[in-house]
Amino acid sequence: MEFEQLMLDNQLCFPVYAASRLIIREYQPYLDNLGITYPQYLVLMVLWETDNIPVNDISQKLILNTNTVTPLLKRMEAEGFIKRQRSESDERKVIVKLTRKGKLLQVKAASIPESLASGLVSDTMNLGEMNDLKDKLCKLINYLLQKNR
Amino acid sequence: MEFEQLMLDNQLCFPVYAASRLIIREYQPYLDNLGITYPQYLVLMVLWETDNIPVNDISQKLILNTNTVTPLLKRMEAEGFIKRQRSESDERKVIVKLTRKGKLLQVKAASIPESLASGLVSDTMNLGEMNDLKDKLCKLINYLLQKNR
DNA sequence: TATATTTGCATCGCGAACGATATAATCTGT
DNA sequence: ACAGATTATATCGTTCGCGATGCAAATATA
Repeated sequence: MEFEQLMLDNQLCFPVYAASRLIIREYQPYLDNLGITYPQYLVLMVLWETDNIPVNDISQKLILNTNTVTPLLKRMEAEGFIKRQRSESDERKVIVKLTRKGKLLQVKAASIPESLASGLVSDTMNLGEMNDLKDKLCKLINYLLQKNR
Repeated sequence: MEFEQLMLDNQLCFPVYAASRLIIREYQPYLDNLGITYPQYLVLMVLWETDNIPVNDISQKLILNTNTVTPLLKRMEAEGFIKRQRSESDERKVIVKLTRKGKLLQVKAASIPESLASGLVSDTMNLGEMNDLKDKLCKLINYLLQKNR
């Protein structure tokens, strides 16, 4: 191999990219059950924590552009999980709020992280290692966010 | 908070998902320079390591379905980076091979990992931590692959 | 108070990513 | 030898993800 640095296994990005898709695949059956996608699940988690927030707050928390979030929210509104309405104090803002259907989903979703975690934690990867992994990723994310501000 | 487990920060998946997108964003300017996307860069890395392989080998190495890889390869063929041709020994297979243009790109790409690494490694995340992060992700990936086989 | 700039959201187009499905070539068991 | 299963790839439709761009409301500045 002439260019060792150009090998999948020698790079950080590919494992992150592959792991992301594989973990989301693990979510799939649970989310199918609720009739939502993974990005939609993320939006709901944000709203379950803080309801009645503008589009921008959601895109900031999920580190997604508004041109990704807007269509996502429209689909969720069409499915009846959320409502979108212009802010009266600032007509530029669109406030997103949970419907009853969206709120009720929280109860159904409550068991997902538990189920997932027990599926991920194994003999090769215990809870401590998992937390260390999470912490390192968060450090990396914060560094990249700050760097490109 | 009623359902602590349903918080973005308490889960592993979101950091992996967000980190994946953020790191790929870091690649963006370098890849734009070469006229390729990140998944296309992955395909090229596979081919630079082993040329003349069937579609399935590529999708296996990248952990992507063929219905993702086939259109990806078609776009790369249209751009002149690769060629696709039916195998003679097994007419089901389509063999993918680099063109001269695709091979030449390797030289141009050689400096990317170096540039990226120096951009990612920082005071908050040194090389050792980065390698540990990579190893844990690879363990997780292998576990998930094996589990769902 | 006009004008310029910024902010917040949306639209468009393209390239992934993947489930469902199709089709042809190959292999398997009888 | 041949019907049925398997393998390899491709097509279709939907949902992201994002760069480029547009537009109206709010804010800053002259």
